[in-house]
Amino acid sequence: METSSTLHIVESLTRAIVEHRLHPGTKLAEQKLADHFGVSRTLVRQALFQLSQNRLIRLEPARGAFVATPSVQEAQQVFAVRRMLEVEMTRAFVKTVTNAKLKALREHVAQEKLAVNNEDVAGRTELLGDFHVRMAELMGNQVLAELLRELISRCALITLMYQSNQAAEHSNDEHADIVKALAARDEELAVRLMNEHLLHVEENLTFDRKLPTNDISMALS
Amino acid sequence: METSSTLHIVESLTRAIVEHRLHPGTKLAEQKLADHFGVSRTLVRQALFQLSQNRLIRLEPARGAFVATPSVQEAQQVFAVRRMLEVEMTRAFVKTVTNAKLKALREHVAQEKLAVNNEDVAGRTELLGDFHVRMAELMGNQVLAELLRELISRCALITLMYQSNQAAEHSNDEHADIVKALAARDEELAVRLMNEHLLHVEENLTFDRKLPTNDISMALS
DNA sequence: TCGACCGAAAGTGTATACACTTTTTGTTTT
DNA sequence: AAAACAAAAAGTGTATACACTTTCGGTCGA
Repeated sequence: METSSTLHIVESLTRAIVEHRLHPGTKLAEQKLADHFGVSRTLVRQALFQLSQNRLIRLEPARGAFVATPSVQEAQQVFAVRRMLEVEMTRAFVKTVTNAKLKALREHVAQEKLAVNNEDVAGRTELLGDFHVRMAELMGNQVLAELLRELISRCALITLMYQSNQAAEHSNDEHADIVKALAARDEELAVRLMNEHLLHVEENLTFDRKLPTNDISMALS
Repeated sequence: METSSTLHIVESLTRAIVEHRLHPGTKLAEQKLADHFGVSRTLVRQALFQLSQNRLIRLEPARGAFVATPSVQEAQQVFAVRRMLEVEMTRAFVKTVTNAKLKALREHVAQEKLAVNNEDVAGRTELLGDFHVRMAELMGNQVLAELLRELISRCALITLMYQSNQAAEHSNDEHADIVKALAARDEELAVRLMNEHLLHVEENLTFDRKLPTNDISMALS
């Protein structure tokens, strides 16, 4: 099961949604997607179902699939969960920190900086999110990493792409500060910085409602 | 999409797996399930896909679906995540506690006690898990509640059903103690109790490997 | 002019058909 | 008797067919 075709569709649509080439509310008709990807509706439906589990689209019975339009409340709840997880993750990270782990994080932050400076919006969105996933992976907790990835992609739908250049730079700086606190083995500082960082990102939520795009092929090409 | 048929199949299989009527490793052949539920393979495949997202089954390409056999390591990672989430959840709960919320929790604990005393194994498993979901719901964070439900059902596959009568009673007592600490608005005590409670549950993990069941109809009836 | 109704078009939901892969089983060979 | 092979059986992966629902456009009636 789960051949590479559906995976390709899922990834392609995920990128399009997260990067806001497909706006919230846009109808995703099965046959149109099937034509675009050159497969049958069967595989499209599998992909749509998977995306609905990731909360990136909403499936309405007998009406079809629509790009999700998360409510402000939901976004805040997602961020509340992230703070719970990541504050404790940071605490645990300090306790098991090694030079190799710090090196990996520093390299990641450097990559972020590059993307931010180049105003590579899609790239920086992904990298800024991946910082948090990377921390979980370095702790060796794959379950946590997957969970965070899911939550972050859910956030991205609302926030990260609307992030201004300035806000992105700010996030990058905060990541660097967190790494410094981790390097100093200063648990309380690291925890505080992580918590504040997530609050800052949340503050920058923009709830502009763009109009749905009706030309799917255009958005995906 | 997502008619009630697939939902029924998912729930039926979930119960069978969590209650260990279907043992880890058991092959779930699509046509056999389709015959049993009186539907086509299409709906069975949808259900199996959903179950694989919940980590209750494993899908192997061209080989089919098997009841999941989570590793010890994965179980420990799931519990680590639960501790992160629930410690912080407890902290936040104390800060927004009301008499109505306490009443709801006390009533839940009373229900647990009933199931434990009656040695209603399936019922107590569900109720003992739901205590944690209930807390999240009472805090008004639906995202957190859903996430916890998912993590707990993943744990149930490994641990809760193997729980001895004694361990179940112990869990129930600990829930009662946590509620008392919440009622006293004693944040540190509540947090400590929750953390210890989850560690106790984790300690009781039993990793017996039962033999796969080959008669699906028997297990589901 | 506006709203209700009707029919066609488009779209979703489920079943089935068929190609291809894996598994099983029976036979042959050493 | 055990290993290797071959053909058949069983099972999965994808496409397609068809029934049913929703949507849309136009017409009729008030």
